[in-house]
Amino acid sequence: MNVSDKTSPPGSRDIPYYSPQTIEPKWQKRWLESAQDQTPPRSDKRKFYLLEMLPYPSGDLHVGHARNYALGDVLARYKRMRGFNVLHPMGWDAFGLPAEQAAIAHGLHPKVWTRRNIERMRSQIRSLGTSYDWTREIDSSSPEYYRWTQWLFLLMYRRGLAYKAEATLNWCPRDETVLANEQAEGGVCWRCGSPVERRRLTQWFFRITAYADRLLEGLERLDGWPERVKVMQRNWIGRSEGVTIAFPVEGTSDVIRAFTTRVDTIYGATFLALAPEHPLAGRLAVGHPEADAVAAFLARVKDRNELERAHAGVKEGVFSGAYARNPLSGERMPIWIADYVVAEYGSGAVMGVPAHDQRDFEFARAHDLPIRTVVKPADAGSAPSPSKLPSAFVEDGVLVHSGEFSGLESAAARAAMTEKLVRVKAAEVTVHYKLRDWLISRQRYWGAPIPMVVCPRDRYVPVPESALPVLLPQEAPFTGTHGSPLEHVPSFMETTCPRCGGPARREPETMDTFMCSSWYFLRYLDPHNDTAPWDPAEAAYWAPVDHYIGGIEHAVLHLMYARFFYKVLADEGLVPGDEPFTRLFNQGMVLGENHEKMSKSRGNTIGIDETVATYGADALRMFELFAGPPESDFPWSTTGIAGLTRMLQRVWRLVLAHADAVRAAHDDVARPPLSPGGAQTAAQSAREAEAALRRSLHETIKQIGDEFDQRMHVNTCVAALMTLLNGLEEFAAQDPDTAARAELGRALRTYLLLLAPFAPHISEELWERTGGRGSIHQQPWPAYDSAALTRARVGIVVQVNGKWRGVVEVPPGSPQEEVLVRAQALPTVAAQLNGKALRKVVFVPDRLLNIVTG
RNA sequence: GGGCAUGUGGCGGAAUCGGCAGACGCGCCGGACUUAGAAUCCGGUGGGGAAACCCGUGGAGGUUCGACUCCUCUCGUGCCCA
Repeated sequence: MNVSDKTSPPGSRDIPYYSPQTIEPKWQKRWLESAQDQTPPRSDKRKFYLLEMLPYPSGDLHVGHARNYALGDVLARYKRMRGFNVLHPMGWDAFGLPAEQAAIAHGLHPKVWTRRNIERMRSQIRSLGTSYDWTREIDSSSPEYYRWTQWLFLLMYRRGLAYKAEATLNWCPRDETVLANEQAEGGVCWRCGSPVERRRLTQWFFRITAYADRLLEGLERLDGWPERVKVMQRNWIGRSEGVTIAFPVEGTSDVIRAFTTRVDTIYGATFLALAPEHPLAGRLAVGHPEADAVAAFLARVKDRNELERAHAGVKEGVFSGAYARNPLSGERMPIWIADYVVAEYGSGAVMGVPAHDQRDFEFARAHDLPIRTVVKPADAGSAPSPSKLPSAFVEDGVLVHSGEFSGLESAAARAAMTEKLVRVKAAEVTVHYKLRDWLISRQRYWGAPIPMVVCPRDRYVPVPESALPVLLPQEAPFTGTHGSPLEHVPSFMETTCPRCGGPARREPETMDTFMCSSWYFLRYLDPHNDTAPWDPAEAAYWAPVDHYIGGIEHAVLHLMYARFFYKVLADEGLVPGDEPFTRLFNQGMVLGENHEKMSKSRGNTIGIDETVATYGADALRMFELFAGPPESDFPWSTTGIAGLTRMLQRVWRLVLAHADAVRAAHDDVARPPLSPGGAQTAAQSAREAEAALRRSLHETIKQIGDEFDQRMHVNTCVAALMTLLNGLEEFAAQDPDTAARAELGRALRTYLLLLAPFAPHISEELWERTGGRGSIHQQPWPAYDSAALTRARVGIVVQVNGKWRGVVEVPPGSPQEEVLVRAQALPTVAAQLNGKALRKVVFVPDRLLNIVTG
């Protein structure tokens, strides 16, 4: 066949041009009308609950978001074809600050801004050809939804897990609200990056710390989660076992309690350090000459935020003038006030052991406090001289200079010292967590109101469930200042006490939007239920989420809150099991073409609309799935996506050029479609090319299925589809006879099925054009025939001394002797052997033969 | 400082169990078609060498008949924790 024949194959003049712009909207409309993406009712069939993290309706989507949805959709479509009942819903995390900021900046009501963004994003997500069940769409800012968020607050309250208390909190000056600890990690606001300030306020908390051990223990069973997410959660929960030691303050009845995990170093404690916020910090110095210096120091560090403290070059501090007594050694220890001690962690006091704690070491060096080594490395002859220490020795070792405990190993010493301290009532064993209770109130308008009433007589009274939802008033002053906007809306604030009926005021604060997203995956199970958040029978079938896709940024935040909620709900008997997400998949980012992060502020975003308009949604999906493994980042490539449009054009032309053959295959489908004679036929077929085609087809079926079921490296699936396409084109170009044309038709038909989850529009269009019955997306996934995978001959790699020297083609299962004879006959091998004695032959059947010479 | 990732052609990546390194795509080079271009199609494309061959998966060692893959050390990058 000559070249001009290839560029215009038989009938090519009649082949319409591949136009994604035409076929994609057409199918999106039809799929929506046919309701084929709607969730099947509960049944005996296996279920698959697939979810992508609830998106915030921020406006325009870029190709980075599209990757997330493409990844979810390809899996949803595959699982449907595999016969699962698939639940694949979508909704909106619609409460939140940006809506309110837009209101402040543009005078647009948050509801209007949010609704507009949702409309826009929904249409963009649909333009990708995603198969969501839109009948289950949720909007967390709708009263129908937040009614149940409030209901869950009341559930927490009823179970003693919601309480109001005064604490020193993180305050973001830019967002004008308090933040939970997780949301102010490293001393900066998670949303806007501003350094947070410390404020003493009375606010609502969830007692997540009561679940700390269960949150920790549950991680052990989450085999389907990435290890690093589990590590991050473990670190965040920060469980440590140790002792809280009581240090009596000399000449007073005061006692300072300090937590330590290293009680074995107590003989090396040369000072005690208090956080500036410690209740005794200001009082100890009273009456001492140091009083003025202490007062000045406290005034100076008062407004320092955590970030400034953490990055301070010198650890500042001041001597209080007071002394405490070491309960074990009896030694006198000066009490310092130091800004490296954090009030919120532990008890706001530490025993300073400079030789064995790096921060204590730096503090001691800066303030000329004594450094005393009490632990030496197990293999060292003597303890290193303190003056020569370059840094603290923080490892375990053998105790020295520790009275009766000298000579003990650290671990044994901890046990012995703890035992003694507890016996003399100078300490107690404590488990300490870094995790704090979850601060859930926010001083903002656009959120779900906290369903509590403040009654002058009855204090805090929950709003009865029957009175839910507590509606967010339409209007409030969106100034972004002066505290909670709701406080200035009298019609909202003024109410009556549900308990005593007297006049009362509502809580003016709204709930952290992380609450909305802590349970939304359960609302999808029963989104229109107006008597309960969901029917537990629905949960019994659909929960937990089988496959959860989202970015790594919620490793601690959302994923820990949702786990906490789920455990509470499990205790309440509303959900099965006690972990909400069986498998977690963190997809990577799409970077800009120059490997930089894609963001609006950098102006390097690639929009979905333009990309779909130019290349088509199918090409966009396939490119994003092809460009790299789903968990890795990859840079956007304009020429790269063009390559995928090109590939789909080739599919289009090839299938339509052989439409008759495909049509015949559709009609033929009732019969076993492939390899009628099984292994014998495939292996012995004189028609090598057909056997080879069939083999590569079935290898591809197997490979794609294996990837979906195991590793999810769908990038290699797309590559396999390309390779198979190359083979199909080559086969088709060989001027096929009748039998070969039938084989080609069947292969192309199967090819469309394999392509369907990846490129749903073009595969559906070609399915229809070739007379396929029904929607391609409702066809069963092709099964591979292991007989078709067998080869008539296998190529065995021949090595000499481990180096590649050639390949011999032999029937599968050929014994070593035969292969060796054939191998030695290869000129390249013979040249290497050249009379040398064979020392050893390594033979891996059907794979490799390695001849080792002496 | 500790922990976990990660490092492969010009680029994105593949090699899933220790067995032909670079599949597949992009880019590039050459060719066909074209007045020309775009599009499309065909061929080539890790480096060195005329070839036989040699070298090659951040670097240095090691284990092994055989190492991108396992081990030790080391360098770079990213994330987490201090």
